[in-house]
Amino acid sequence: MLPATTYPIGALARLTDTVIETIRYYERIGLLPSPPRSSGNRRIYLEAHLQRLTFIRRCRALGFSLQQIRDLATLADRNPRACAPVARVVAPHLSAVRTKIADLRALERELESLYACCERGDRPECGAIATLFSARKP
Amino acid sequence: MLPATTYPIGALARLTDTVIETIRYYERIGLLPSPPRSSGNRRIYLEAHLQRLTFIRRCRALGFSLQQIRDLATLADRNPRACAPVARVVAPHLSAVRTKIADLRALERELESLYACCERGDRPECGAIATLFSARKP
DNA sequence: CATGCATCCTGTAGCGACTACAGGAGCAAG
DNA sequence: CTTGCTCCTGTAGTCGCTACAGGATGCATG
Repeated sequence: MLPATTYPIGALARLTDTVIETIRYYERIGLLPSPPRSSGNRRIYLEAHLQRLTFIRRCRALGFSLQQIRDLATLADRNPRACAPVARVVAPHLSAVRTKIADLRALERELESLYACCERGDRPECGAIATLFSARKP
Repeated sequence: MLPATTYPIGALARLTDTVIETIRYYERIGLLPSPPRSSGNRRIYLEAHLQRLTFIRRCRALGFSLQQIRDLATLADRNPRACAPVARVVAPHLSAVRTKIADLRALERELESLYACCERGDRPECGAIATLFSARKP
């Protein structure tokens, strides 16, 4: 038997582009399994931990919440890896992202007009400030 | 002299579409000035408070942070209300919003392909899960 | 005038997802 | 043996609220 590849926490951090504190945080909340420890009480990560953390960070980069990642990880751990349950996590997230894009675009337009009103020269009163003070009930 | 219009906190909350706790929170952090109190220790808001809170909520709806709002409020309180300093707060925020839109669009595309890979039928292994496990260093 | 209920008060703790210390222990190289 | 890096635990801070608990006040009705 070859000895398995292991990583101290710093190496894992570099490999996954994560700060050490975040790795410990994931362990504390039970998202990343607790690794074995060395005689000096240091964490010894195995290949499986690297894979799991990669998965977590990839999902985070896609904007999934830690709870969604927990769900996805449970699905990923189960055999057979059916697609339908995965889709049930991904689909709502995708539509949430689309909603957020639409919201931000509306925001962008409002900020543009706010900004434009500032650029239109040196009036005594800033129009942007006036705009911000005007109430608008939806 | 006419007596000035006053509002208890609940009325202010309704008028500005804010929950009471949030109003007290804004006061606690010094964003909304502490109003005078009644004999029974209740907050008595004046027109100026209504205006300030409207301003705050409007800015929040535009995605400004409380610190940015603090800055904007300081500018708004100063005379003359010059446009340039306002623009100096608005412009970076606008570009931050644009960046976020671009990020989310990239995200949307990734999620679409993730989702598509789930819809392509019932393979034994979920392609989406496999995708999520694959590392990608930028 | 008493009752009941709505509104208000303070203070504290919780949320999500980290991040930033303090204060110490382990370990490898020179 | 000392220097300097990595690692350890534990706690508290971030942002912008939100949700209580446990009480006081105010107003309308009977």
